[in-house]
Amino acid sequence: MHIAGDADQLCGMAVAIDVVGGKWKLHLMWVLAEGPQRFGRIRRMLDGVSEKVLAENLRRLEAAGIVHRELYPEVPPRVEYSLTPLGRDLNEALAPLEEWGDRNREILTARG
Amino acid sequence: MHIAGDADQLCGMAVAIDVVGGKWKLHLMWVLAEGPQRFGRIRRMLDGVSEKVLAENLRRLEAAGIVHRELYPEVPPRVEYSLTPLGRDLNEALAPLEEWGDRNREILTARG
DNA sequence: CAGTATCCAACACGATACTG
DNA sequence: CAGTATCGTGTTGGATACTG
Repeated sequence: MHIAGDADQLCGMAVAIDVVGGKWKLHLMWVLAEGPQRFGRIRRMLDGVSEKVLAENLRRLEAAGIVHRELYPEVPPRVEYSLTPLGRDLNEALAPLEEWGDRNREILTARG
Repeated sequence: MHIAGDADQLCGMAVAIDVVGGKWKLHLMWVLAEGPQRFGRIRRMLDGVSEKVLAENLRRLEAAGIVHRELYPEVPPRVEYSLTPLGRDLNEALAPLEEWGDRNREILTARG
């Protein structure tokens, strides 16, 4: 998705949504809010995301400083993804929006 | 954009972002928060959006019940777009996210 | 003024196969 | 297990021209 354009001098919102936009990143935030998670588990929890797309989204959140990737050099390999302080901060800022969505879920999904 | 998938039974967030996702809808919310605006003025304020894309986004927000479209049958035609109560509600829920984006704008745009 | 119609480009997503 | 590579698809966005 493209969110940030040239019109965002005024609006920190565009910055935020550029970070968190797309079909999966918010689900990801939700899953990771529960604590560190491994790749395979995240994939199963999101039910429907392909490995490629999941990896892409994790990389972007990692690049933005939202997600931390911890590699444990074991056999078989283990990787854990977790929220950084910035990520937890973002999650808190997201709460009211989620509540709004919950409050209005029926009316909004009805109108598609 | 597709935001809402099959994984959103749990997450009102997906509902919200489905409504407000895409490159322009949040800028639109920002512009309309200042009060009723006409098509041409919105277009100039967003600087870079095409007429087609602006119209599409306004239609979607209108369909979602976020934006009200008032047509004044004059010559030349005049149309004013404004936020509905639901839209104003959404704007309030968006505020913390915008503050987060503002607070972290530098770090985020640097890594963008 | 406030759009619609058309055509094109970019990107995110999706499915599958393969690898350290 | 945790990815990467490749290819195909659909939606969104962009540019331009035209209309009530």
